Amino acid sequence: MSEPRKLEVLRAIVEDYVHSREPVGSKALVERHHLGVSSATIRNDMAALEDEGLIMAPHTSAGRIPTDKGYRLFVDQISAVKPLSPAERRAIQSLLEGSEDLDDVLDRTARLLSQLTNQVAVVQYPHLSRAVVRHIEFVLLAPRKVLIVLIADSGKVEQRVIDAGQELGDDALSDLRARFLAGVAGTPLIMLPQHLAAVLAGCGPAQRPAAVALSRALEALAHSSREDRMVMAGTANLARSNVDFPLSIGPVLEALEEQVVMLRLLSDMAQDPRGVAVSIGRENPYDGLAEASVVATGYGPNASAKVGILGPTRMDYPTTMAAVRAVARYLSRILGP
Amino acid sequence: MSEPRKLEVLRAIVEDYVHSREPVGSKALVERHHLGVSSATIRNDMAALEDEGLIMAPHTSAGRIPTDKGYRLFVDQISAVKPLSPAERRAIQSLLEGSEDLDDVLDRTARLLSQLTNQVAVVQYPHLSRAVVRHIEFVLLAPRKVLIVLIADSGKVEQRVIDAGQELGDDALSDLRARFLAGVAGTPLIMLPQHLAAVLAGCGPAQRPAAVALSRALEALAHSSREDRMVMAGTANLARSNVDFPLSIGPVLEALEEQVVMLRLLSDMAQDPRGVAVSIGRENPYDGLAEASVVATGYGPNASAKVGILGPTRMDYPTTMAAVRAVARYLSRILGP
DNA sequence: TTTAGCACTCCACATGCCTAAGTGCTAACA
DNA sequence: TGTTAGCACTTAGGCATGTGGAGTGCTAAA
Repeated sequence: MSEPRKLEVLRAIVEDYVHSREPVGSKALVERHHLGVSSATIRNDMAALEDEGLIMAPHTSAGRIPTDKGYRLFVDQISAVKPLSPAERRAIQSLLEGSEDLDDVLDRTARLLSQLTNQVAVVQYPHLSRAVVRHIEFVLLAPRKVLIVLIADSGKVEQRVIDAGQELGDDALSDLRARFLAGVAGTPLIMLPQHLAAVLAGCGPAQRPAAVALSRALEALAHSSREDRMVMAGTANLARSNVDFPLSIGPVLEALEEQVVMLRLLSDMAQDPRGVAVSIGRENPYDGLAEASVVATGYGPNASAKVGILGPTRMDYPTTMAAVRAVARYLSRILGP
Repeated sequence: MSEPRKLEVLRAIVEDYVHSREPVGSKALVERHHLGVSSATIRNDMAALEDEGLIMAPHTSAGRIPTDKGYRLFVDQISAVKPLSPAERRAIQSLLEGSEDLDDVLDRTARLLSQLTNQVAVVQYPHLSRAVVRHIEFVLLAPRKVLIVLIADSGKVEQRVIDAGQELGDDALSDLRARFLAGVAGTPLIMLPQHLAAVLAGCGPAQRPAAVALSRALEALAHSSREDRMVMAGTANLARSNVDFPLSIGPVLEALEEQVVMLRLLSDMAQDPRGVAVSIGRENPYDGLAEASVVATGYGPNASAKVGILGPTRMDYPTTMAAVRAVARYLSRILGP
């Protein structure tokens, strides 16, 4: 029994199953692929693959389907990333070109990726770490309520309303604004805490509570804020493939809505050497995604923010991986300097 | 055959069907509700109701289910809006109190409403019309690319990146900023166009192209921008009730993702005198929602922006309407002055 | 106008049967 | 030792058939 042929058989099973949605038997296999041996031989190979836990039979006399482990092996060793079709390249280019602000770019990206892959697309908001503070603005909404706006040169705008901790007049707030602005304009967001401390030190005790509150809020804005949000598109694709999620797509939708879960999942995925990370079925830490796979990769500076798709374990990995990778590249280019 | 009893029968059918998910027959009806007459009498009433198109039988020997028209009559004339339970009131109050910026408020609102009703919740971004310009900011991203930020005193922040139409230095942009700021600060957003025209008139020809571009962008920001976005939560509730959407929830998800469709739908819904609008089944202009109902109402100034839920036609209208109305009220209060 | 009774209809479910697909095993073969 | 052919065996799934129950419409009587 030859090892290379066994892998070839696994590959054929994965490809056929992805294509037909039905367990694939030994006879069909030798017909569709010219493997040069008889079905009996294939049966032996299949038995071996089953012993290794790479494929399984839903019931006694059905064909075989790949297990999570089988998909993993397929993704890691057998499959070659398919190049995108020219039409797809064009679609990527044209759809992302006309966009305006960041929200718009991410929104379009998600839609595009979901169309390209026929799966659910998710795009995390990019990280700010390298950006520089361009401007800050305080707006008095009520005697104690202040709207804080932080503008970074990356084109990113963050805002929050806070309780100032003390009554403030317009004048006092203007003064604070001037101080803060002078102290932090041009500062990289990572360095913000230090500069804020300096500003704080220079404040008189009368404004102390407000200054502290503002400082904290700014720090929070710069640090986390929007990085823990994401954009989503193509959930309807889940329903279309209700054959793929026999139980129910409910748990999957729940996972998608719990952005915390998804973001955690995305950042925990180890980066694959080929640039695209894949998490298959029960490899996912979340139970609701036991029959789903996630294909994701980083984009932007440090590839720190993630873009990816979620679909049934039975998906066309090579094509999907190619699409995710290509979209991430375009996205990096557009958001880049 | 008494007219009041017929309505009573319709009400009983709607309530039982909503509760049990199964066609309701004459015998079960007289058992569950003490109507004081026999099942045969009820059968006569039912036949009449069916003639009027208010109920229908899925097949010859099944019970009856309400038609869209039946639900409509139920909602308009029979049902009384149920008061919320104290626990629900508390949930609304506590969940919305801790929130910070607008995005956060809307996000929480959607989640809350979806939990309260077990349906999909949608919340449109509020309109700006009454708000006043608090501040504007121009940030030079590249020689011709300018990030524009518009801050309104409602706590709303809008942003966009535009092509300035000419090369600009930092100084030139600062100058423009000062001019614009002086010209429009404190202006209600509705009045913005007039004030912008005045600013434009005062600009020298050298900055003309950029000034025009900026003016246009500001106007656009103030006018439409985010009002055509919405927040959504609870899509997983669709899957849970997959019994309710026998065909597939695909079309429904599609409609939800096409925000344009949903927003159009929401704004087209006539305001009910009781303060909550309901659109039932095929009354919806969108085919994918033929088996869905939308319950929505306005909030904020003029009740111009909408908040509502989407669910199967077979839903508990009284309770749902109460929840939507209550949430809208709280929302108005929080966003109000 | 309401009621009781009855024949009728149709769905849902269970049963049994049959076929197609596919397997595992054994024995022969190169 | 690896490959092949053949065969008995297993199972899902389609199909026809039968049955019980729920619910209706109609008629005639109260």
